[in-house]
Formats: sequence, C-alpha cells, structure tokens
Amino acid sequence: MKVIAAAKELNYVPNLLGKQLKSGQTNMLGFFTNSVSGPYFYTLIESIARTADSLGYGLNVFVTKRHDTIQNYLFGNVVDGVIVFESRITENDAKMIEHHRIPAVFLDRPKTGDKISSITFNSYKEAFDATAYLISLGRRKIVYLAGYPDNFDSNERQRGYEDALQKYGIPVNRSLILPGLFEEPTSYSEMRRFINLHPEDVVDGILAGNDISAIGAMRALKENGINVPQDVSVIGFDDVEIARYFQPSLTTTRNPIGRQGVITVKQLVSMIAEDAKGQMVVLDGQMIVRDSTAIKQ
Amino acid sequence: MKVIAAAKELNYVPNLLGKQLKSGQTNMLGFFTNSVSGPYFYTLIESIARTADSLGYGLNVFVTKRHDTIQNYLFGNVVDGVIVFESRITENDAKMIEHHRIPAVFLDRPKTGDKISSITFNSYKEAFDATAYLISLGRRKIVYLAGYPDNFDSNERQRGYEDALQKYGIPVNRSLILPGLFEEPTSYSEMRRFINLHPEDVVDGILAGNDISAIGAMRALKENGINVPQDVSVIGFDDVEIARYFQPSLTTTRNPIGRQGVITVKQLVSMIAEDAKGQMVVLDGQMIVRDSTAIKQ
DNA sequence: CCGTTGAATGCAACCGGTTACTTAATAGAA
DNA sequence: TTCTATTAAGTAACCGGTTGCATTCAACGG
Repeated sequence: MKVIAAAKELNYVPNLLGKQLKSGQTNMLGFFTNSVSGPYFYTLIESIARTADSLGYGLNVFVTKRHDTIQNYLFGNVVDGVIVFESRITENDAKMIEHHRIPAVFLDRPKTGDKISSITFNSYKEAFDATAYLISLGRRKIVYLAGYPDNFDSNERQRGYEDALQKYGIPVNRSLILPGLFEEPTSYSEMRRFINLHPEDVVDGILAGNDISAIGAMRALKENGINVPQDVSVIGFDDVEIARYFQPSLTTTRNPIGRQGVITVKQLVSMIAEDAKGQMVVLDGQMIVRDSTAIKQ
Repeated sequence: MKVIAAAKELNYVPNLLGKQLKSGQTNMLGFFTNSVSGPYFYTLIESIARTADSLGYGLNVFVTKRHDTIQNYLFGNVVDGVIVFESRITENDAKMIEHHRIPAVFLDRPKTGDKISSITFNSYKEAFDATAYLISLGRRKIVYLAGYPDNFDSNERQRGYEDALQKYGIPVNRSLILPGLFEEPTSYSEMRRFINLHPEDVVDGILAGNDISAIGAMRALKENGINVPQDVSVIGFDDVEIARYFQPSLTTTRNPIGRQGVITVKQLVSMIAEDAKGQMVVLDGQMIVRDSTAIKQ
C-alpha cells in the first residue's frame, strides 16, 4: 500500500520483460512484411496499429529478409501473434507456425491451418467486374497492365480479366497483357512501346494493375494524342488519393484496407485471447466510376 | 556440443525474453508517432526499419495516444532507444527520457539533452530559397498555403517565406497566408474562396506547404481558367511520387527522407552501443524545378 | 483479556535464458 | 603410468517481475 504510493511518487515504471517472461504473453503483435512502401501499406499499418492499441496490444514491424532473424522473432516468444504479408516467410515457416500453434493472419494467401486466418481482397471478382464494365461500355480490345509477376493480387486480377473476356466471347490475347510492374515509368514505357508497335490499331480499354500504372499508361496515351476516356477508357485499382484529383479523374476499385486492418487485428486477438479458430475472410471492393471511363461512340 | 546439435535438430528457437531480461538489452528500437499515414511516413519507416535490421535491431512502432501506455513502453525496458515524431510525448516525458538516460532521437524538434539527438530538415531555408526563386521569376504577390497550425515544418516554412519576402522588400500580407492543412480539398476550397474574393487581382505565385496542397490549389486555378505556370507559378514541398507525373509537373523541394531514416538509426545505435553523445543534424533539401514554375511575362 | 478475522507484509519459487564457477573427462607430455 | 593442461559438462545464481503461501499486525466481537 505504502510501497505502491511511494513507487508512484518516484514515477516508477515496471520492467515489462519480467512480466512478459513470467506471464508467457507479451501483448505484442508482429507484422512481417517485405516492404512498408506505398499507400496500401501505410493505410494498413495505421489501421492495424490503432486497432491493436485500442485492444491493448503493441505492434512490432519486422522488415527483415534474414531468415534466422525471422525465425527468432516468430518463435522467440516476443509476440503473441503474427500478421504476414508479402514476407520472406517460407512454406516451412508456415508449417512451423502451425506446429507451434502461434496465432497468425495471412494477408496475401489463403489460410492453411487451424490457428491461422486469412483476410484477403476479392481481387478476382473486382477485376472481373471492372473488365465487364469496360465491355459494357463497348470496349473490345482491352489491355491488362500486370503487376509484379508473383504477386497474388496481380495474378488474381489477371484471372478475373481473362474470365470476363471469355464470358463475353472475347478471345484472350496474350500480347495485350503488358508488364507494368505496378510502376508509373514501366507502365508508361510499356504503353508507349505498344502504341508504337500498333500505331493504326490502338486499344480501346485498359485495365491497370493499380492506379499508379494507370497514370503511367495515360501519360503515354496523352503524348500520342489519344483521348481518355473517348478513345481509350482506363480503370485502375486501389483508389489512391491522387486518383480523385488526377485529370481525368480515374475510375478505380477501392479496397476496404482500413477494414482489413481492423478485422485482421480483431481476428488475431480473438485467436490469442479467446482461443478462437482461424477464419477465412474475403473482402469485397467497390468500383468508383470517374471520368477516365465513358461509353464508346 | 551434442546438446547444440540436438537442439538444431529439433529446430529449437530460444526464448528472447529470458535473454533480454538477463542481458538488459532488447535490440529493439521504438518509434513513437501520432500517425503513419502519408508518403513521408512510409518512406521514413521503410528506411528506419531496413537500417535497423541491417544493424541487428528490430523496430517497434507505437501509435498509441494513451499516456500510461507510452510511459510503459518508453521506460519498461522493452526498447533500447526511441525515435520520436509528432507523438504525444510531453515535455515531462522528454525530461524523463533525459533522466532515465534512454537514448532518443527527435525528428520534429531540436534536441534537448545529452543522450538525445535530433535529425531534422532545414525547412526554413528550403522555404526561403523557394520563395526567393518565385521572386526571381518576377512574382510579387505570393500566397503561402500553410499546413497544420502547430506543425514544426509548416511554421518553419512560413518563417522562411516571410523572411524571403522581407529580404526582397515585399511586405508580408497576412491575408495571403491560407490554411491549407496539408490537404487537397482544404487547399482547393481555400484557393477557390480566395479567387472569388479577388476576381480581378489574383496572385502570381503560390508556395504550398506540401505537394498535395499545391495540387489542390492548382485544381482551383484551373477551374477558374488561370494558367499554371504563366499566370501563377506554384511550388510544393516533399516531391511525392505524383509531383513528377502530374500535369503540369510540379516544382517542389525534395527532402532526403531515406537519409534521415538512416542517420537516425545510425545515430541512435551509436548512442546505445558506443555510448556516443547526442548530435543535432539539420539536413538540406533539394529544389526540383519542373513545369509549374516559369518566368513572368 | 483472548480468540478470530481480515488486511498487509514478507518470503520463496518460477519464467528461460546467461554467466561464472565447479567438477568431470579427455588429451598430451614427461 | 602419471601428472598436467585443456576442454566439456554440470550447477547455481541472477535478471525483474508474478504468484502462492506463511507470517505479522491491527481491529473487533465475545
């Protein structure tokens, strides 16, 4: 009683390590990722960090590529649960996660185990719908500007794009799939190269892997006097801030990133604290029609 | 010997907490911040996380606003050193940081103690130079689109703006300082309001608190048929990705954010591991002239 | 005045490592 | 063979909390 008062007087702060060691829990979540760059990540991390904080958890961000370090952090009892995105976590690690029964949420692949959840976006359906929308505007020759080769979302989007074409009886043309790599300059130069190859017979629609590559493609179009949206209609993904303010403003699909973060943390915490089972959640995006798409004259 | 081999066989991972408790160091750095949103933060965090990783440190990101939580993490021996930006760290905390002698780096204010470093940008000088550049282009009536009211950089930039005006004999006009709040919509509406108030006599230069507010201002100008850069020349800050690709591409000042992160971590680690003293580092930015500025006809 | 009760305090063990020290085992030299 | 030098293995204490249990103390009713 007196001791506590005295401690407060001297503004004593307890050593958390002793507490964590004894109790066997750290009240920390680990976020394992390759990179934190780009609008997607900061929205996600912001959401994860705030939700974790509101539930009494702190956040550890691990950007390491060194595999031993990953293992030390994963299984060194330094976090109570882990969130995994685009990280250097191998199949073997995933098995160990399952074996150690450390609660985990995957954001870039389907769940694999009992104590594992996955919270992903419905990239396939979004791309399918966006492509169908372009077709409904009278577009028939549609480019897909792909992202990183092994990226889950990029591949899902391509699958949706191809399936939509087929559904409406348009044959898939591999030469219309360009490697934009999610980057402005690459998308710009790929598009410029394409235009130069087919000066007479350009496309009438572009489905870009993300907004920034859509902007790159539009730059190439503008340079060649091709009009957006009349000649070519363009759709991006992500709804980054600039999509709204760019001219022409960009039709795109917005994913509920903030909600992904909130659900991720809530699901993870309920696996930790209430021993809940893992769940697989697929979140639907929302297409936002702006000025970069219009019906073909 | 055999034991170690057997341990490896069973892919045993040591409990880091015991190690940390005994050794008195955690090899973790703490990053205390209000928010992680925006291009500045992800560039900074990416740089900090990678540099920390390369030096054998992990990164803890604390976005909490609860003050007891901040104290627990700050002084609970859960990190070996702290990085502070725009956080809810009070003056009292800063004193405690100094008293506990926990190494710290401030990114949003000058250093105050012996074991404390500060790594900041030279926002004053950058704004001074940018304003002087506008004046050298023949601009005399220059708006400053301010950021958040209490933001260190925004205020420093305003100081540089005012001093540059005075140096060249242009009186500072308070009505030319608009609250853009670092946001596109706010900057747009403030600029539109301003144009409507002075339909005959618009400005001929804009120094925006950041790029995104510059883009907002340019939207208002364009809507009113005012030409950039001929009628009004516009300069932003930060050189976000879109500044290069916007039309007209934006003249802006790029801060070495990545370098700030690297220096921050190196300085922090040398205070931790080599008992180095705190330093005060001011980094210079670089103005990048693009198409949003031109000499006045 | 004594016995019971409740609160407050003191004490020891434990969490899982590290470290220093002791003891055992092996190898090499006389 | 025997003694010493070197290495390996075993032991106990410690880091700073938490937890359970034993002890002390004060308060109160009988």
